[in-house]
Amino acid sequence: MKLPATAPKPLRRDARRNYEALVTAGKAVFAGSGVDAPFEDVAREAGVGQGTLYRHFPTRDHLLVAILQERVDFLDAKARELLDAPDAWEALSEWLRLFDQSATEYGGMSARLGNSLTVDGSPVATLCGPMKTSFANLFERAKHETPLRPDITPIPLLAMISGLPKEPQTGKTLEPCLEVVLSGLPSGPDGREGSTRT
Amino acid sequence: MKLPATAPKPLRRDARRNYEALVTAGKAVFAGSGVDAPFEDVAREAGVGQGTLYRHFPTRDHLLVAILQERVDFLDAKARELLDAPDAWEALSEWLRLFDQSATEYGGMSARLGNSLTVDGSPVATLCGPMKTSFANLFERAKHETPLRPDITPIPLLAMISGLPKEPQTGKTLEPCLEVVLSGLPSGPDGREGSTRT
DNA sequence: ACCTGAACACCGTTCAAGT
DNA sequence: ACCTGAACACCGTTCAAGT
Repeated sequence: MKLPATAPKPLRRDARRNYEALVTAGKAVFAGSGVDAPFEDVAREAGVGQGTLYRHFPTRDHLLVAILQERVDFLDAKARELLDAPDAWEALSEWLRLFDQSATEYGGMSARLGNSLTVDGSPVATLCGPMKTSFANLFERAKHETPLRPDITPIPLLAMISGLPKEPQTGKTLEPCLEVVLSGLPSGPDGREGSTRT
Repeated sequence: MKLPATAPKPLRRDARRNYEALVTAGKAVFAGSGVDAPFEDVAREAGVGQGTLYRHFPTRDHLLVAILQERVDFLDAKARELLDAPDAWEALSEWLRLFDQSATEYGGMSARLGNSLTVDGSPVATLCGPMKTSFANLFERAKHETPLRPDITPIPLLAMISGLPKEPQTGKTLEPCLEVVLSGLPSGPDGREGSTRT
């Protein structure tokens, strides 16, 4: 079930070499200049023509899928694994922390991932489909054990975490913000359940 | 202290007319197509040449300042006013709700505003300076009355709210997400203060 | 002084010619 | 089949010529 991160279709030897060079170059360029770096830079870094880049990855999103593949697969597996963890709430927050850390290697990736989670149809959205389902299960189990705010649902929660502010230097999420979200999830057993409207 | 939303410098009659047409056009275009709409559209909508647009607003950020001016002034005044409100926590959450609603008329404005809050030097950052100070006061007062998580600070909190996910249709923030943040702010008096690390 | 719109530059995307 | 790189298109920015 866990495929290596290579091209999906059988490819001529040189084409496969280019495909892999492009994914590697994409990781390098996006890590260095963020996910909005000039697409041409990726081709140059990989040492191929622009046409070759577009042949393999018709849109930026397609390249991002190849780059995120492994990590998303990992998160999906982890979510299913944590369904058996003794403490459902702990399992949920552990997974959310992993999720948060997953997109922070590339500047701007997190925000982009957040969008893809809420909109359907894009290649990244398709990639994340199984992971979203697995996470929803983990979320529901936690909700059953620890009462969570009734109005919050799994996907907006992930989008919310994706949009948390980052340290300019490291690109990592500001820890306290993530903590605020986590501690805001349970419906307050002490009566403080998020001030009323008006 | 409250100036009308006109050009900062004395201007020739036609120049002033153009300035105001550009701000109006900017609001219309950004409301319709989001704050990343082609800059040229703004000039066309205002019925002026591109050079005129760039003369008045050397960067997109400068135009956004003119557009946000009134609203930011309002938020600043409101923050100072709420310092006298009887319930400091209520005052804080009321202001945060207003803040959240302020950038949702223009697609993408909220995210952009969030960035400007954390980075210094940009025109929008300068615009927001006084408001940030006024809000910090409101925040500190609330913290004194209701113990808040000790690690969360005013500016990241604003950045966090700016980055909350939006309904694709209306552009408004998903209510439940804002509620999660608000209810996550107080440091849990019941011992649940956001799970520990590791 | 200020305005206009053509010119320039940059980058995303396509495609004719090559292997 | 796949690759290359020049060509095209789009849009942000500048600037020479006009009022």
